[in-house]
Amino acid sequence: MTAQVSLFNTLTRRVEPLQPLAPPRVTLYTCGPTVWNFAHIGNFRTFLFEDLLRRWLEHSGYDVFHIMNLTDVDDRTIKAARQAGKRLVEHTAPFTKAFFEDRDYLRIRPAHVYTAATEYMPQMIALVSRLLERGVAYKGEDGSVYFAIAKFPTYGRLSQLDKREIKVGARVASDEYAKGDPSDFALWKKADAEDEAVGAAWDAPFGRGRPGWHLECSAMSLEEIGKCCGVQTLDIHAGGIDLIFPHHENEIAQSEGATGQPFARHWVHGEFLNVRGTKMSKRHGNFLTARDLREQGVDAAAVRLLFFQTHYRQPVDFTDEALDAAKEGVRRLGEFHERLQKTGRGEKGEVLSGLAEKLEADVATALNDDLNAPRAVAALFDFVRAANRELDKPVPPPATARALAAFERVTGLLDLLPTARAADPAFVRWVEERIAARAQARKSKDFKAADAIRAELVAKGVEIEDTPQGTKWRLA
RNA sequence: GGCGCCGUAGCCAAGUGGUAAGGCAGAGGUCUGCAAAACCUCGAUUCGUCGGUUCGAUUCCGACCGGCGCCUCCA
Repeated sequence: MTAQVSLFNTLTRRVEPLQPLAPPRVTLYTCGPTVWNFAHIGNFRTFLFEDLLRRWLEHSGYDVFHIMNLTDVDDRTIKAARQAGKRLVEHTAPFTKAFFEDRDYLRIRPAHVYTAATEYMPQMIALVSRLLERGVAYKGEDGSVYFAIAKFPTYGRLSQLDKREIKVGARVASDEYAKGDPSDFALWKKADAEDEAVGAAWDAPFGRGRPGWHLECSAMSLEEIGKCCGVQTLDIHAGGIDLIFPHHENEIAQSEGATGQPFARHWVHGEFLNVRGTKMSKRHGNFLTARDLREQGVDAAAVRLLFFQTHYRQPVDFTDEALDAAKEGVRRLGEFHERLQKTGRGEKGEVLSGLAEKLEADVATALNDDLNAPRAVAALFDFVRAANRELDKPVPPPATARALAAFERVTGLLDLLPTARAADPAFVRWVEERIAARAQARKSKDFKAADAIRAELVAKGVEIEDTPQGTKWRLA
Protein backbone atom coordinates (compact mmCIF):
# COMPACT_ATOMS: atom_id res chain seq x y z
CA MET A 1 0.00 0.00 0.00
CA THR A 2 1.60 3.17 -1.13
CA ALA A 3 0.94 6.45 0.53
CA GLN A 4 -2.16 8.11 -0.73
CA VAL A 5 -2.52 11.71 -1.84
CA SER A 6 -5.49 13.26 -0.08
CA LEU A 7 -6.98 16.66 -0.72
CA PHE A 8 -9.81 18.73 0.59
CA ASN A 9 -12.68 18.56 -1.87
CA THR A 10 -14.89 21.62 -1.96
CA LEU A 11 -17.68 19.47 -3.33
CA THR A 12 -17.91 17.46 -0.12
CA ARG A 13 -16.10 19.84 2.24
CA ARG A 14 -13.91 16.99 3.37
CA VAL A 15 -10.36 15.79 2.88
CA GLU A 16 -10.64 12.85 0.53
CA PRO A 17 -8.22 10.50 -1.17
CA LEU A 18 -7.55 11.56 -4.70
CA GLN A 19 -9.11 9.04 -7.05
CA PRO A 20 -8.26 9.76 -10.65
CA LEU A 21 -10.49 8.33 -13.33
CA ALA A 22 -7.67 6.46 -15.00
CA PRO A 23 -4.53 6.33 -12.88
CA PRO A 24 -1.72 7.05 -13.19
CA ARG A 25 -3.06 9.83 -15.37
CA VAL A 26 -4.39 12.90 -13.60
CA THR A 27 -6.07 15.67 -15.55
CA LEU A 28 -5.59 18.98 -13.77
CA TYR A 29 -7.27 22.21 -14.82
CA THR A 30 -6.32 25.40 -13.06
CA CYS A 31 -8.02 28.73 -13.61
CA GLY A 32 -5.38 31.12 -14.88
CA PRO A 33 -5.06 34.87 -15.03
CA THR A 34 -7.19 37.43 -16.78
CA VAL A 35 -4.65 39.16 -18.94
CA TRP A 36 -5.99 42.67 -18.73
CA ASN A 37 -3.07 43.76 -16.54
CA PHE A 38 -0.15 42.35 -14.57
CA ALA A 39 -1.06 39.57 -12.17
CA HIS A 40 -0.32 40.42 -8.54
CA ILE A 41 1.26 38.13 -5.99
CA GLY A 42 -2.13 37.30 -4.54
CA ASN A 43 -2.96 35.73 -7.88
CA PHE A 44 0.39 34.01 -7.79
CA ARG A 45 -0.23 32.58 -4.36
CA THR A 46 -2.89 30.44 -5.97
CA PHE A 47 -0.67 29.53 -8.90
CA LEU A 48 2.11 28.63 -6.49
CA PHE A 49 -0.04 26.28 -4.49
CA GLU A 50 -1.17 24.70 -7.73
CA ASP A 51 2.45 24.37 -8.77
CA LEU A 52 3.19 22.47 -5.59
CA LEU A 53 0.14 20.29 -6.13
CA ARG A 54 1.29 19.47 -9.64
CA ARG A 55 4.85 18.72 -8.48
CA TRP A 56 3.66 16.56 -5.61
CA LEU A 57 1.38 14.54 -7.87
CA GLU A 58 4.23 13.96 -10.27
CA HIS A 59 6.58 13.11 -7.43
CA SER A 60 3.98 10.60 -6.26
CA GLY A 61 4.10 8.85 -9.60
CA TYR A 62 1.13 10.38 -11.34
CA ASP A 63 1.24 11.36 -14.94
CA VAL A 64 -0.25 14.82 -14.79
CA PHE A 65 -1.81 16.60 -17.73
CA HIS A 66 -2.03 20.22 -16.66
CA ILE A 67 -4.18 22.77 -18.45
CA MET A 68 -4.32 26.45 -17.56
CA ASN A 69 -6.55 28.97 -19.23
CA LEU A 70 -5.82 32.58 -20.06
CA THR A 71 -8.86 34.78 -19.96
CA ASP A 72 -8.29 37.18 -22.81
CA VAL A 73 -11.87 38.21 -23.46
CA ASP A 74 -14.16 39.38 -20.69
CA ASP A 75 -15.47 42.63 -19.27
CA ARG A 76 -12.13 43.74 -17.90
CA THR A 77 -9.98 42.95 -20.91
CA ILE A 78 -12.45 44.69 -23.19
CA LYS A 79 -12.65 47.72 -20.96
CA ALA A 80 -8.89 47.91 -20.61
CA ALA A 81 -8.37 47.56 -24.36
CA ARG A 82 -10.90 50.27 -24.96
CA GLN A 83 -9.17 52.61 -22.57
CA ALA A 84 -5.82 51.90 -24.14
CA GLY A 85 -7.35 52.53 -27.55
CA LYS A 86 -6.24 49.13 -28.77
CA ARG A 87 -7.69 46.02 -30.27
CA LEU A 88 -8.36 43.32 -27.72
CA VAL A 89 -5.51 41.02 -28.68
CA GLU A 90 -3.04 43.88 -28.98
CA HIS A 91 -3.85 44.80 -25.43
CA THR A 92 -3.75 41.32 -23.93
CA ALA A 93 -0.72 39.87 -25.72
CA PRO A 94 1.88 41.82 -23.69
CA PHE A 95 0.19 40.83 -20.45
CA THR A 96 0.19 37.21 -21.44
CA LYS A 97 3.89 37.52 -22.12
CA ALA A 98 4.40 39.23 -18.76
CA PHE A 99 2.49 36.46 -17.03
CA PHE A 100 4.83 33.85 -18.46
CA GLU A 101 7.85 35.88 -17.37
CA ASP A 102 6.50 36.18 -13.85
CA ARG A 103 5.68 32.50 -13.81
CA ASP A 104 9.27 31.67 -14.73
CA TYR A 105 10.65 34.08 -12.16
CA LEU A 106 8.62 32.35 -9.46
CA ARG A 107 9.81 28.98 -10.74
CA ILE A 108 6.31 27.78 -11.49
CA ARG A 109 6.31 24.80 -13.83
CA PRO A 110 4.64 25.61 -17.13
CA ALA A 111 1.32 23.89 -17.73
CA HIS A 112 1.25 21.45 -20.61
CA VAL A 113 -1.32 23.55 -22.40
CA TYR A 114 -2.29 27.18 -22.05
CA THR A 115 -5.66 27.86 -23.54
CA ALA A 116 -6.53 31.42 -24.50
CA ALA A 117 -10.25 31.99 -24.76
CA THR A 118 -10.09 33.79 -28.09
CA GLU A 119 -8.50 30.75 -29.66
CA TYR A 120 -11.39 28.48 -28.75
CA MET A 121 -14.29 30.35 -30.27
CA PRO A 122 -15.59 27.38 -32.33
CA GLN A 123 -15.62 25.16 -29.26
CA MET A 124 -17.41 27.75 -27.18
CA ILE A 125 -19.99 28.37 -29.88
CA ALA A 126 -20.54 24.63 -30.23
CA LEU A 127 -21.04 24.31 -26.50
CA VAL A 128 -23.67 27.04 -26.46
CA SER A 129 -25.42 25.42 -29.43
CA ARG A 130 -25.48 22.15 -27.62
CA LEU A 131 -26.93 23.70 -24.50
CA LEU A 132 -29.60 25.38 -26.61
CA GLU A 133 -30.40 22.07 -28.28
CA ARG A 134 -30.70 20.35 -24.97
CA GLY A 135 -33.06 23.01 -23.78
CA VAL A 136 -31.00 24.15 -20.79
CA ALA A 137 -30.20 27.46 -22.43
CA TYR A 138 -32.38 30.05 -24.10
CA LYS A 139 -32.08 33.28 -25.98
CA GLY A 140 -33.14 36.22 -23.87
CA GLU A 141 -35.11 39.19 -25.04
CA ASP A 142 -31.91 41.21 -25.19
CA GLY A 143 -30.35 38.85 -27.73
CA SER A 144 -27.94 37.21 -25.31
CA VAL A 145 -28.01 33.52 -24.52
CA TYR A 146 -28.57 32.45 -20.92
CA PHE A 147 -28.28 29.25 -18.99
CA ALA A 148 -31.54 28.25 -17.30
CA ILE A 149 -30.56 27.14 -13.84
CA ALA A 150 -34.08 25.87 -13.22
CA LYS A 151 -33.28 23.14 -15.75
CA PHE A 152 -30.28 22.02 -13.79
CA PRO A 153 -31.51 20.67 -10.45
CA THR A 154 -28.12 20.25 -8.83
CA TYR A 155 -27.20 23.88 -9.44
CA GLY A 156 -25.60 25.29 -6.32
CA ARG A 157 -24.12 22.08 -4.98
CA LEU A 158 -20.53 23.29 -5.01
CA SER A 159 -21.24 26.57 -3.24
CA GLN A 160 -24.06 25.12 -1.16
CA LEU A 161 -26.37 27.57 -2.77
CA ASP A 162 -29.37 25.57 -1.65
CA LYS A 163 -28.59 26.94 1.76
CA ARG A 164 -28.23 30.47 0.53
CA GLU A 165 -30.56 33.26 -0.13
CA ILE A 166 -29.57 35.59 -2.88
CA LYS A 167 -29.37 39.07 -1.52
CA VAL A 168 -31.98 41.20 -3.08
CA GLY A 169 -30.69 44.62 -3.82
CA ALA A 170 -28.57 46.82 -5.98
CA ARG A 171 -26.37 43.99 -7.25
CA VAL A 172 -29.19 42.15 -8.95
CA ALA A 173 -28.73 42.84 -12.61
CA SER A 174 -30.87 45.46 -14.20
CA ASP A 175 -31.26 43.24 -17.23
CA GLU A 176 -33.27 40.69 -15.36
CA TYR A 177 -36.26 41.42 -17.49
CA ALA A 178 -34.31 39.78 -20.31
CA LYS A 179 -33.85 36.60 -18.35
CA GLY A 180 -36.27 33.97 -17.23
CA ASP A 181 -34.77 33.86 -13.77
CA PRO A 182 -32.63 36.63 -12.27
CA SER A 183 -30.03 34.02 -11.34
CA ASP A 184 -29.60 32.71 -14.89
CA PHE A 185 -26.21 33.62 -16.19
CA ALA A 186 -24.99 34.67 -19.62
CA LEU A 187 -23.38 32.08 -21.84
CA TRP A 188 -23.12 34.41 -24.80
CA LYS A 189 -23.45 38.13 -24.70
CA LYS A 190 -24.82 39.99 -27.66
CA ALA A 191 -22.16 42.25 -29.09
CA ASP A 192 -22.41 45.91 -28.26
CA ALA A 193 -20.61 48.90 -29.74
CA GLU A 194 -17.70 48.65 -27.32
CA ASP A 195 -17.17 44.97 -28.11
CA GLU A 196 -17.12 45.76 -31.81
CA ALA A 197 -14.75 48.67 -31.29
CA VAL A 198 -12.03 46.46 -29.84
CA GLY A 199 -12.73 43.45 -32.04
CA ALA A 200 -14.34 41.37 -29.31
CA ALA A 201 -17.28 40.06 -31.30
CA TRP A 202 -17.76 36.82 -33.17
CA ASP A 203 -20.49 35.49 -35.42
CA ALA A 204 -22.52 32.60 -34.11
CA PRO A 205 -25.73 30.84 -35.17
CA PHE A 206 -27.47 32.40 -32.21
CA GLY A 207 -26.22 35.89 -32.91
CA ARG A 208 -23.07 37.94 -33.07
CA GLY A 209 -21.51 38.38 -29.68
CA ARG A 210 -18.88 37.18 -27.27
CA PRO A 211 -18.61 34.47 -24.67
CA GLY A 212 -19.68 34.94 -21.08
CA TRP A 213 -16.83 34.59 -18.62
CA HIS A 214 -17.60 31.08 -17.44
CA LEU A 215 -17.97 29.55 -20.85
CA GLU A 216 -14.31 29.38 -21.73
CA CYS A 217 -13.30 27.07 -18.90
CA SER A 218 -15.96 24.53 -19.79
CA ALA A 219 -15.29 24.63 -23.51
CA MET A 220 -11.52 24.57 -23.26
CA SER A 221 -11.17 21.94 -20.57
CA LEU A 222 -13.62 19.60 -22.29
CA GLU A 223 -11.84 20.11 -25.61
CA GLU A 224 -8.39 19.45 -24.16
CA ILE A 225 -9.17 16.44 -22.01
CA GLY A 226 -11.25 15.03 -24.83
CA LYS A 227 -8.32 15.40 -27.22
CA CYS A 228 -5.69 14.03 -24.89
CA CYS A 229 -7.55 11.47 -22.89
CA GLY A 230 -10.93 10.83 -24.44
CA VAL A 231 -12.82 11.82 -21.30
CA GLN A 232 -15.24 14.54 -20.29
CA THR A 233 -14.47 14.61 -16.61
CA LEU A 234 -11.53 16.37 -15.01
CA ASP A 235 -9.75 14.71 -12.13
CA ILE A 236 -8.91 17.97 -10.41
CA HIS A 237 -10.12 21.49 -10.97
CA ALA A 238 -8.35 24.16 -8.94
CA GLY A 239 -8.57 27.87 -8.40
CA GLY A 240 -8.90 30.66 -5.89
CA ILE A 241 -11.61 30.50 -3.28
CA ASP A 242 -13.41 33.44 -4.82
CA LEU A 243 -14.13 31.37 -7.91
CA ILE A 244 -16.37 28.88 -6.12
CA PHE A 245 -19.32 31.09 -6.78
CA PRO A 246 -20.38 31.93 -9.35
CA HIS A 247 -17.57 30.90 -11.68
CA HIS A 248 -17.09 27.25 -10.83
CA GLU A 249 -20.74 26.71 -10.06
CA ASN A 250 -21.58 27.95 -13.53
CA GLU A 251 -18.86 25.90 -15.15
CA ILE A 252 -20.39 22.80 -13.63
CA ALA A 253 -23.83 23.73 -14.89
CA GLN A 254 -22.60 24.43 -18.42
CA SER A 255 -20.40 21.39 -18.69
CA GLU A 256 -22.68 18.87 -17.12
CA GLY A 257 -25.64 20.39 -18.87
CA ALA A 258 -23.90 19.62 -22.13
CA THR A 259 -22.17 16.31 -21.44
CA GLY A 260 -24.28 14.68 -18.79
CA GLN A 261 -21.01 13.65 -17.17
CA PRO A 262 -19.55 14.92 -13.89
CA PHE A 263 -17.38 17.90 -14.77
CA ALA A 264 -14.69 17.45 -12.13
CA ARG A 265 -14.13 14.85 -9.45
CA HIS A 266 -12.10 16.94 -7.09
CA TRP A 267 -12.41 20.68 -6.56
CA VAL A 268 -9.55 22.41 -4.79
CA HIS A 269 -9.57 26.06 -3.76
CA GLY A 270 -6.81 28.21 -2.33
CA GLU A 271 -7.30 31.00 0.17
CA PHE A 272 -6.36 34.61 -0.34
CA LEU A 273 -3.26 36.57 0.21
CA ASN A 274 -4.18 39.47 2.45
CA VAL A 275 -2.65 42.77 3.27
CA ARG A 276 -3.39 43.83 6.82
CA GLY A 277 -6.29 41.44 6.92
CA THR A 278 -7.84 42.54 3.66
CA LYS A 279 -7.74 40.64 0.41
CA MET A 280 -5.03 41.79 -1.94
CA SER A 281 -6.65 43.09 -5.08
CA LYS A 282 -6.42 45.64 -7.81
CA ARG A 283 -9.64 47.14 -6.58
CA HIS A 284 -8.28 47.80 -3.11
CA GLY A 285 -5.04 49.09 -4.56
CA ASN A 286 -3.07 47.09 -2.00
CA PHE A 287 -1.32 44.85 -4.47
CA LEU A 288 2.23 44.02 -5.38
CA THR A 289 3.21 42.34 -8.61
CA ALA A 290 5.78 39.63 -9.11
CA ARG A 291 7.84 42.05 -11.16
CA ASP A 292 7.85 44.50 -8.27
CA LEU A 293 9.52 41.84 -6.14
CA ARG A 294 11.90 40.88 -8.90
CA GLU A 295 12.95 44.48 -9.32
CA GLN A 296 13.60 44.67 -5.59
CA GLY A 297 15.96 41.76 -6.07
CA VAL A 298 13.85 39.38 -4.04
CA ASP A 299 14.82 35.78 -4.59
CA ALA A 300 11.82 33.80 -5.79
CA ALA A 301 12.79 31.08 -3.31
CA ALA A 302 11.91 33.47 -0.49
CA VAL A 303 8.48 34.10 -1.96
CA ARG A 304 7.93 30.37 -2.30
CA LEU A 305 9.03 29.72 1.27
CA LEU A 306 6.83 32.51 2.53
CA PHE A 307 3.77 31.06 0.83
CA PHE A 308 4.54 27.44 1.63
CA GLN A 309 4.87 28.23 5.31
CA THR A 310 1.13 28.73 5.42
CA HIS A 311 -1.38 26.08 4.44
CA TYR A 312 -3.09 26.83 1.13
CA ARG A 313 -6.52 26.89 2.74
CA GLN A 314 -5.55 29.50 5.30
CA PRO A 315 -5.43 33.18 4.56
CA VAL A 316 -1.96 34.72 4.85
CA ASP A 317 -1.01 38.26 5.45
CA PHE A 318 1.76 39.59 3.27
CA THR A 319 4.17 41.80 5.20
CA ASP A 320 7.74 42.93 4.66
CA GLU A 321 8.67 41.33 7.98
CA ALA A 322 7.34 37.97 6.87
CA LEU A 323 9.19 38.30 3.58
CA ASP A 324 12.41 39.17 5.40
CA ALA A 325 11.99 36.13 7.62
CA ALA A 326 11.57 33.98 4.54
CA LYS A 327 14.67 35.47 2.93
CA GLU A 328 16.64 34.54 6.02
CA GLY A 329 15.25 31.02 5.93
CA VAL A 330 16.25 30.60 2.31
CA ARG A 331 19.72 31.89 3.08
CA ARG A 332 20.06 29.24 5.75
CA LEU A 333 18.94 26.49 3.40
CA GLY A 334 21.50 27.68 0.87
CA GLU A 335 24.33 27.71 3.42
CA PHE A 336 23.43 24.25 4.52
CA HIS A 337 23.29 22.98 0.97
CA GLU A 338 26.78 24.28 0.34
CA ARG A 339 28.01 22.68 3.51
CA LEU A 340 26.54 19.34 2.58
CA GLN A 341 28.09 19.54 -0.87
CA LYS A 342 31.51 20.24 0.56
CA THR A 343 31.53 17.53 3.17
CA GLY A 344 33.16 14.25 2.34
CA ARG A 345 31.05 11.63 0.69
CA GLY A 346 30.35 8.29 2.24
CA GLU A 347 27.83 5.57 1.76
CA LYS A 348 27.73 3.83 5.09
CA GLY A 349 27.12 6.27 7.91
CA GLU A 350 23.99 5.85 9.89
CA VAL A 351 22.95 9.01 11.59
CA LEU A 352 22.67 11.20 8.53
CA SER A 353 21.07 8.43 6.53
CA GLY A 354 18.48 8.02 9.22
CA LEU A 355 17.81 11.74 9.23
CA ALA A 356 17.51 11.77 5.47
CA GLU A 357 15.03 8.96 5.54
CA LYS A 358 12.98 10.68 8.18
CA LEU A 359 13.00 13.89 6.17
CA GLU A 360 11.53 12.28 3.11
CA ALA A 361 9.02 10.27 5.10
CA ASP A 362 7.86 13.35 6.99
CA VAL A 363 7.54 15.39 3.83
CA ALA A 364 5.50 12.67 2.17
CA THR A 365 3.20 12.36 5.15
CA ALA A 366 2.70 16.10 5.27
CA LEU A 367 2.03 16.60 1.57
CA ASN A 368 -0.21 13.57 1.29
CA ASP A 369 -2.36 15.09 3.98
CA ASP A 370 -4.08 17.84 2.03
CA LEU A 371 -0.83 19.29 0.75
CA ASN A 372 0.37 20.41 4.15
CA ALA A 373 3.36 22.39 2.97
CA PRO A 374 4.00 24.11 6.33
CA ARG A 375 4.62 20.75 7.91
CA ALA A 376 6.90 19.75 5.05
CA VAL A 377 8.85 22.96 5.56
CA ALA A 378 9.08 22.27 9.28
CA ALA A 379 10.47 18.81 8.51
CA LEU A 380 13.04 20.41 6.24
CA PHE A 381 14.26 22.76 8.94
CA ASP A 382 14.27 19.95 11.48
CA PHE A 383 16.54 18.08 9.14
CA VAL A 384 18.82 21.05 8.62
CA ARG A 385 19.27 21.54 12.34
CA ALA A 386 19.84 17.88 13.13
CA ALA A 387 22.24 17.43 10.24
CA ASN A 388 24.17 20.57 11.12
CA ARG A 389 24.52 19.23 14.62
CA GLU A 390 26.04 16.04 13.25
CA LEU A 391 28.36 17.92 10.95
CA ASP A 392 29.50 20.11 13.84
CA LYS A 393 30.90 17.08 15.61
CA PRO A 394 34.69 16.74 15.74
CA VAL A 395 34.47 13.69 13.53
CA PRO A 396 31.59 14.28 11.15
CA PRO A 397 29.78 11.14 10.10
CA PRO A 398 29.73 9.93 6.53
CA ALA A 399 26.64 9.15 4.46
CA THR A 400 26.34 12.66 3.21
CA ALA A 401 25.62 11.36 -0.27
CA ARG A 402 22.32 10.03 0.99
CA ALA A 403 21.66 13.18 2.98
CA LEU A 404 22.52 15.42 0.06
CA ALA A 405 20.25 13.48 -2.25
CA ALA A 406 17.31 13.67 0.14
CA PHE A 407 17.87 17.34 0.83
CA GLU A 408 18.09 18.14 -2.84
CA ARG A 409 14.98 16.16 -3.64
CA VAL A 410 12.94 18.00 -1.04
CA THR A 411 14.30 21.46 -1.74
CA GLY A 412 13.92 20.71 -5.43
CA LEU A 413 10.31 19.72 -4.97
CA LEU A 414 9.47 22.88 -3.10
CA ASP A 415 12.07 24.78 -5.11
CA LEU A 416 13.43 26.68 -2.16
CA LEU A 417 17.14 26.94 -2.79
CA PRO A 418 18.49 30.43 -3.34
CA THR A 419 19.37 31.52 -6.83
CA ALA A 420 23.10 31.70 -7.32
CA ARG A 421 23.87 35.30 -8.06
CA ALA A 422 26.55 35.80 -10.62
CA ALA A 423 28.79 38.69 -9.74
CA ASP A 424 30.80 40.73 -12.18
CA PRO A 425 34.16 38.97 -12.75
CA ALA A 426 36.15 42.14 -12.12
CA PHE A 427 34.31 42.58 -8.85
CA VAL A 428 35.03 38.98 -7.89
CA ARG A 429 38.75 39.51 -8.56
CA TRP A 430 38.69 42.61 -6.38
CA VAL A 431 36.91 40.80 -3.56
CA GLU A 432 39.36 37.93 -3.72
CA GLU A 433 42.31 40.26 -3.74
CA ARG A 434 40.95 42.02 -0.64
CA ILE A 435 40.35 38.74 1.11
CA ALA A 436 43.91 37.66 0.35
CA ALA A 437 45.20 40.95 1.74
CA ARG A 438 43.13 40.43 4.85
CA ALA A 439 44.48 36.92 5.24
CA GLN A 440 47.99 38.32 5.14
CA ALA A 441 47.11 40.88 7.79
CA ARG A 442 45.53 38.24 9.98
CA LYS A 443 48.58 36.04 9.58
CA SER A 444 50.77 38.77 10.91
CA LYS A 445 48.24 39.46 13.68
CA ASP A 446 47.48 42.88 12.31
CA PHE A 447 43.83 42.63 13.23
CA LYS A 448 43.23 46.34 12.82
CA ALA A 449 44.12 46.16 9.17
CA ALA A 450 42.18 42.94 8.77
CA ASP A 451 39.05 44.48 10.28
CA ALA A 452 39.44 47.54 8.10
CA ILE A 453 39.41 45.35 5.02
CA ARG A 454 36.37 43.54 6.28
CA ALA A 455 34.60 46.84 6.77
CA GLU A 456 35.58 47.81 3.27
CA LEU A 457 34.05 44.61 1.91
CA VAL A 458 30.88 44.99 3.96
CA ALA A 459 30.50 48.48 2.55
CA LYS A 460 30.41 46.89 -0.89
CA GLY A 461 27.77 44.42 0.23
CA VAL A 462 30.12 41.53 0.73
CA GLU A 463 29.76 39.45 3.86
CA ILE A 464 32.62 37.23 4.88
CA GLU A 465 32.94 34.22 7.05
CA ASP A 466 36.19 32.67 8.28
CA THR A 467 36.13 28.90 8.28
CA PRO A 468 38.79 26.24 8.85
CA GLN A 469 38.87 25.86 5.07
CA GLY A 470 39.50 29.54 4.49
CA THR A 471 37.42 32.65 4.13
CA LYS A 472 34.05 32.40 2.43
CA TRP A 473 32.16 35.36 1.07
CA ARG A 474 28.77 36.13 -0.34
CA LEU A 475 26.73 39.09 -1.47
CA ALA A 476 24.49 40.37 1.27
C1' G B 1 -29.83 39.21 5.42
C1' G B 2 -27.61 34.16 3.44
C1' C B 3 -23.16 31.07 3.06
C1' G B 4 -18.16 30.62 4.72
C1' C B 5 -13.25 31.69 6.92
C1' C B 6 -9.97 33.52 10.72
C1' G B 7 -8.38 35.01 15.98
C1' U B 8 -2.16 30.05 18.88
C1' A B 9 4.56 33.35 21.95
C1' G B 10 7.39 40.14 19.76
C1' C B 11 6.18 38.82 14.33
C1' C B 12 4.77 34.72 10.69
C1' A B 13 2.54 30.00 11.40
C1' A B 14 1.52 24.09 12.11
C1' G B 15 -1.31 20.97 15.10
C1' U B 16 -4.17 17.15 18.07
C1' G B 17 -9.94 14.85 22.64
C1' G B 18 -4.64 13.60 26.68
C1' U B 19 -1.65 18.04 27.89
C1' A B 20 1.51 23.23 22.33
C1' A B 21 5.67 21.80 15.17
C1' G B 22 8.64 25.00 12.33
C1' G B 23 10.54 29.90 10.66
C1' C B 24 12.08 35.00 11.87
C1' A B 25 13.43 38.30 15.77
C1' G B 26 15.53 38.58 21.04
C1' A B 27 18.71 36.93 25.53
C1' G B 28 22.70 33.77 27.37
C1' G B 29 26.44 30.10 26.04
C1' U B 30 30.07 26.95 22.86
C1' C B 31 33.35 28.00 18.82
C1' U B 32 36.27 32.34 16.87
C1' G B 33 41.91 37.21 17.27
C1' C B 34 37.14 39.63 16.73
C1' A B 35 33.08 38.72 13.79
C1' A B 36 30.14 35.51 10.83
C1' A B 37 28.08 30.76 10.19
C1' A B 38 26.62 26.53 12.95
C1' C B 39 25.14 24.29 17.41
C1' C B 40 23.23 24.34 22.71
C1' U B 41 19.97 26.75 26.37
C1' C B 42 15.86 30.21 27.43
C1' G B 43 10.10 32.02 25.88
C1' A B 44 2.84 30.63 25.29
C1' U B 45 1.01 26.68 32.71
C1' U B 46 -1.37 28.38 27.58
C1' C B 47 -4.08 28.47 22.18
C1' G B 48 -10.00 35.76 21.45
C1' U B 49 -13.96 35.76 25.76
C1' C B 50 -17.71 33.20 28.55
C1' G B 51 -20.39 28.85 29.26
C1' G B 52 -21.42 23.45 28.08
C1' U B 53 -20.13 18.10 26.89
C1' U B 54 -16.01 14.96 28.79
C1' C B 55 -11.98 11.59 33.50
C1' G B 56 -9.64 15.30 30.42
C1' A B 57 -10.69 20.64 25.22
C1' U B 58 -6.51 24.77 22.19
C1' U B 59 -8.89 20.69 19.64
C1' C B 60 -16.30 18.99 20.08
C1' C B 61 -21.04 22.14 21.07
C1' G B 62 -23.35 27.03 22.15
C1' A B 63 -23.19 32.22 22.90
C1' C B 64 -20.46 36.54 22.56
C1' C B 65 -16.32 39.92 21.02
C1' G B 66 -12.95 41.22 17.09
C1' G B 67 -11.15 40.76 11.85
C1' C B 68 -12.16 39.07 6.84
C1' G B 69 -14.25 36.75 2.27
C1' C B 70 -18.20 35.38 -1.29
C1' C B 71 -23.39 36.40 -2.60
C1' U B 72 -23.40 36.90 -11.01
C1' C B 73 -17.80 38.13 -14.48
C1' C B 74 -12.34 39.00 -8.40
C1' A B 75 -6.75 33.91 -7.75
